[in-house]
Amino acid sequence: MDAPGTPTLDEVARLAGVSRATASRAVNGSSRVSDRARDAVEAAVRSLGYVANPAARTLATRRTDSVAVVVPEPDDRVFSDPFFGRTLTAVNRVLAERDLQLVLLLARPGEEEDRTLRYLRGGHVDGAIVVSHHRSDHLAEHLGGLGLPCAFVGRPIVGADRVAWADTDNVAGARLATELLLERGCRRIGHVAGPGDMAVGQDRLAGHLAALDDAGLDTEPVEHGDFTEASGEAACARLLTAYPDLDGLFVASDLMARGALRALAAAGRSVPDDVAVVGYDDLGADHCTPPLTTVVNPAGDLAERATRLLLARLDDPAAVPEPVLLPPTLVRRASA
Amino acid sequence: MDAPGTPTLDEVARLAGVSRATASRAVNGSSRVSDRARDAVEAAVRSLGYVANPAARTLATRRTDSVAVVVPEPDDRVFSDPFFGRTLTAVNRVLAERDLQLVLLLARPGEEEDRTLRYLRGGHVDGAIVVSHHRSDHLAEHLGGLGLPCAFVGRPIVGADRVAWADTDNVAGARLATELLLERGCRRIGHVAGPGDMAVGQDRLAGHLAALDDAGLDTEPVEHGDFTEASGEAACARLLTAYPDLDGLFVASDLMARGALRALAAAGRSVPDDVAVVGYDDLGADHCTPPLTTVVNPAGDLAERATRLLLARLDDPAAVPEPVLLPPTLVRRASA
DNA sequence: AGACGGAGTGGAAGCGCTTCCACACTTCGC
DNA sequence: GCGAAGTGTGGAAGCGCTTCCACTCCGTCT
Repeated sequence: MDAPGTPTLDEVARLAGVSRATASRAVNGSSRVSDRARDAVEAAVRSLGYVANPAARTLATRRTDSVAVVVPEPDDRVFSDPFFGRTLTAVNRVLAERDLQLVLLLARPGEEEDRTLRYLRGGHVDGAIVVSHHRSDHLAEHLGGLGLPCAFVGRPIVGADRVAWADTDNVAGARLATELLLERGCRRIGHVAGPGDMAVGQDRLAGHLAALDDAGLDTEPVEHGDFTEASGEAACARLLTAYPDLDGLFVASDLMARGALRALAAAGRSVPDDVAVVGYDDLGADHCTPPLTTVVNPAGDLAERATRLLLARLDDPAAVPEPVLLPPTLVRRASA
Repeated sequence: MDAPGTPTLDEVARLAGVSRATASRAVNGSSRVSDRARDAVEAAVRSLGYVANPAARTLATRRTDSVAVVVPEPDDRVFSDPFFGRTLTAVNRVLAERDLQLVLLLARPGEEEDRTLRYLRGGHVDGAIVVSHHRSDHLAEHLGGLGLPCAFVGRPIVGADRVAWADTDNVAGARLATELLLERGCRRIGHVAGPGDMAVGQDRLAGHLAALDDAGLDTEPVEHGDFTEASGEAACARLLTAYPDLDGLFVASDLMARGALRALAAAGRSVPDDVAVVGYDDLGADHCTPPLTTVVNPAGDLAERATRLLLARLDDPAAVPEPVLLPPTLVRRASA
């Protein structure tokens, strides 16, 4: 809703003594404008406090200059997750470079999903970034069919070959973690895995199993958690009961690892001497006791890369999306 | 950006055998349309998959059907704060009732602030909700001058008399907390206060002091923290040193209270027998040891109320904004 | 000197929608 | 039976912007 007396381009043009066409060109920094005209227009803009009407501009250009960030499952857990905040700030930062606006779409699956899809179809935004923090619903498929440029933060669990995405190589990262435990001489290595319906959960488990397989060790000791501290504690306790000779533990997230450390302490095992522990994410890992050796999961980087993928598609819609897969980094601290 | 073959209202009208005017009325649910025409239009809409072009609609109606949520200080801390997530989901829920879209504006003070103000001035949104989680910058003043309907979640520290806002009565809440300690028989009551430049910090301190004043007790024992756990621990430790006879403690947030509990444990004081403790927020208070008696700070409610205030202003821009001040609730647990 | 190309400009046609207004057609009260 | 009121409808005028196109000046090249 404009304020009552919002100045239009017409008034700017009149004040500057040029036509509306020239005023428009000057405002948009087109080259085909004389210095004299440009200066006059700029002065008029300043004196009138002119701001272009975005709706009119969008109608004429078919660009909205805004990008949606779609969060499929906006429960409280998503928001309290530090990943989310870092993702949002990173996306926002990159979009700001191009003066693009971030529109947040909280899409609770079900009734809300329709609304979201309608919004995306409706031409409100030029593109979408999907934070597929959890399982990616059917969003990847739907968006693909929509013809709307989009990019995923984190590899979508289905349709990954048809949309752009950025992720860290979770398989390689998990492999790194487990191989560190092997190097230390661990021979009975357990894994507290994430949910099986999330790409990160699957990949980290796969990397872990591959490393054990290569070493010819038993791949049995695996328990699943749901990325909460409590679930990590419980899963670790189950592992200790089933495999009392456990001497190494790879946990699929630092938060769960924190729970696992508590379970180990409760069981009287010392870390890393009795059981060496490696986490994942590098999220508060240095505040654990003992400080956690872990694999870095750079949320901000990922979000930035995904956003740049989207920008590239906006620049050239025909370009084939090339996924970004960042190599993992291991941070050694005291726990392994 | 529309997909290439996006159907327009013209095509719908043609297919339905009516004029564009009638089609528009039918689509917008106007009353002055015959059943026959309405059915025909609806059928055409369905068969064409018509979605109204929002830019054209905005241009014609001067409504954008979207509302900005302005977050003045989007550092990681804000996002990891559970308040933020609850606020956002509550706002989104209420907006969804009216089919309004949420546009998130992350406004790092400084360079970004201009951009934000320009955006708000530019007619991109019908109104704004400001999450004045921290000190409220100059936003209240600027927005007031802009003529853009807005509402604040949490009383703005300046300009509170000129904009709509919703908050809990932090003064009364703090009073409730301290009076509980008085009832228990505490006679040397300390306070770990929040930052002095935030309304919540000021108000909770004021309520506390008023209660002590009424009881004729010493109001001296006050230390400030910054709402982090560590600052609460340090502030409590300082209080214990300065006032070894402390027997009651009101802490301005549960997170700081958690730190205070740790300081008390370290000092060998038992809670609540040696020192009774009351927190504020009811945020993870039941997971402390001992479970924390605290004052509820209903973030979701607040956000909902603020959003409804904004909706009311959108309906009737002339209406005088009446602030909402929710009464506080005390939750008794084991710590006091 | 005349033809040519490029730079700068303005006129005007849209972009897709809403809504005012005028009109035709019913229905009602007297 | 006739004017008044009410109901649906279509024509057309915008909303404020961008951009194609045509046009006028220039300086430059044969």
